[in-house]
Amino acid sequence: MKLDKLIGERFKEKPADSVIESHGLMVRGGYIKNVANGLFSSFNIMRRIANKIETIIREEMDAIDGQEVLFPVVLPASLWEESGRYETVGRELLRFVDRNGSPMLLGMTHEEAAVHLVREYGQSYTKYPFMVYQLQTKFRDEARPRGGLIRVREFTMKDGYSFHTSHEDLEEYYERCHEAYEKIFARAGLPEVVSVASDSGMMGGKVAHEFMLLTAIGEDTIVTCSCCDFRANMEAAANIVLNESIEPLLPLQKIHTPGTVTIEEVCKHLKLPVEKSCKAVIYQKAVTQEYVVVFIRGDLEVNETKLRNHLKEEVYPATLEENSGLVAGYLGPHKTDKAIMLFDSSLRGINDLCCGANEEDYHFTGFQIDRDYGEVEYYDLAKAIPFGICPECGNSSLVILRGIEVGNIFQLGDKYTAAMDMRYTDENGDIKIPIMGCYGIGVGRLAASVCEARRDENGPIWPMAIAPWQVHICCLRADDDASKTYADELYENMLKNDIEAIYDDRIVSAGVMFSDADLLGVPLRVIVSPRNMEEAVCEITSRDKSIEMKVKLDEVIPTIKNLISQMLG
RNA sequence: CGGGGUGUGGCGCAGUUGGUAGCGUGCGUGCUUUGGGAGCAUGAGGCCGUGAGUUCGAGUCUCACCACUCCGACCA
Repeated sequence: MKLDKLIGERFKEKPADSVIESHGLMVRGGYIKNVANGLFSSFNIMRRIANKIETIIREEMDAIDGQEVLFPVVLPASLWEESGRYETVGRELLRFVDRNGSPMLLGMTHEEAAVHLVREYGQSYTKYPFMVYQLQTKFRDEARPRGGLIRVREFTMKDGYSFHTSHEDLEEYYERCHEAYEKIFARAGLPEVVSVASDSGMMGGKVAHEFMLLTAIGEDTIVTCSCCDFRANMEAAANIVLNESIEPLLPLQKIHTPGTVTIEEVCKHLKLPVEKSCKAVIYQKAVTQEYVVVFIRGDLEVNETKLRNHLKEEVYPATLEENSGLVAGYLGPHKTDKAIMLFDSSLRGINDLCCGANEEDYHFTGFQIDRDYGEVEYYDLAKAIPFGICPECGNSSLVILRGIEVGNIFQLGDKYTAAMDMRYTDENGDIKIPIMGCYGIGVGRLAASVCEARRDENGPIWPMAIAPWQVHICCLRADDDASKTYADELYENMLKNDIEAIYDDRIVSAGVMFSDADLLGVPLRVIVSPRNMEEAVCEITSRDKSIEMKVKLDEVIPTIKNLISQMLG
């Protein structure tokens, strides 16, 4: 490919609406163009990257006995009625009618289609296990697309569905798939992607993992432990705690001996400067008689109407017994040793509850205490509490991180196969319901994640395995005959040697040429110029600047070949 | 779904008390340049988001709508 024939413009300035770097760089570099909210077209550069990622995914899925198939984007509503999801899934499922008035939908996930495809095939236990996967467009009418390709409404996804005759078999295969995913992310240049236990959400099933690229711009919150291997997303961590009633996870109880919470400590917990006085305003619910303690900056007032609306229950200022330890609206030292403060994340809209002037100054949160200061009832885990207690190792060592979810795997169980009447006959002649796993990777999101993690201020630094081209030939001074002649020849030779090269022979200044090359992020660069021609050399550099060498003209091709194979690992 | 913001050449922006639009960049052409986004000259390119209203007159004021966007909620 010659650069001056490459369709798509490169820009000096990033678009005004880009918030994260990968989005800005991919627009500036001519990778993608916004069409509408959450909808993008891809230029050739983007397609080349996506194609390479898809190839890696195919190879690893085939290696664990997957078979590529293809489901339709448009599905009849009747298929989703079989599983019950036509009714239960919200407006992110785009529903419409065809010319005959039949209700249809755009596939946002394909469990139903997968069961539909294989339920005749899978009538005998001898066929199991098996897995089908596809790489195809999904449409989800997201309420809020964001971050360029990180969260879009239409995207390409690899989704795979496995079918098994026992949970043991599913678990075994699930583990193989987990390993395949690790290989995929490592090959795509993100070996640091970690898997975390996750909640299965609308998918149903029990065990699930999300594969996360840890980054500050991530939209998912992950709970990890600095002492052991515990990793979970926020929802799963909450469930673990709720199910097991691990008392030490309550944040304030751990940080302090029960009954000794001070105003300073509350301020610290709420990340408020201590000098800004913090008060605890105490309400009591009319029906359940539970106390609700709202911590609020001292100079603000609680908006009681909003509090009522939020709790969906009448509240009134609490009348406290004298020895309750909650004195005069301030949370002072406790006198009852049974009292336990709870972070109540069910009050998550609480920033709306206060009234005052400066919106960003509102930091407070709610705690809920049961009436008797005895047995604890609470809504949720102590979310977003650094140094909370790890449910695995028990140390006060939880760390809260942000991440981008680049893939996920679920042990679905028989939710879909049972609902859709898929059956097989086992070796004893009994009729059984197969169980399923499902496995997804977002291709565009993965590409954007690599861009986010592998870049500098001038552009992306693509790993060799997914780079749009392997080598970028810059012919400085293409108006110089010797340089141009050699560069033309070099380009032809690369093509003959199956080296993927993009060739820039435009007559432009070096600055323009290098800036464009940086935006394309091709891992290896060969610089041909009059200055180099005098020495009978080319410069070979890597995009990440780890390689800078001068190579004799007749050694360029072998050197490049060698470097490519090294960089492919 | 709740709360903000913004809509003006391809991109980034300015536009004062209302008087039919300007800057940077990019694009075309010519000459000069050429190792990190060159210089001069010249040219093209705009229904100022849409629709009503106020006014002699609206990019500017009023109202409604639409689109995009940010924060939050939600999110196989």
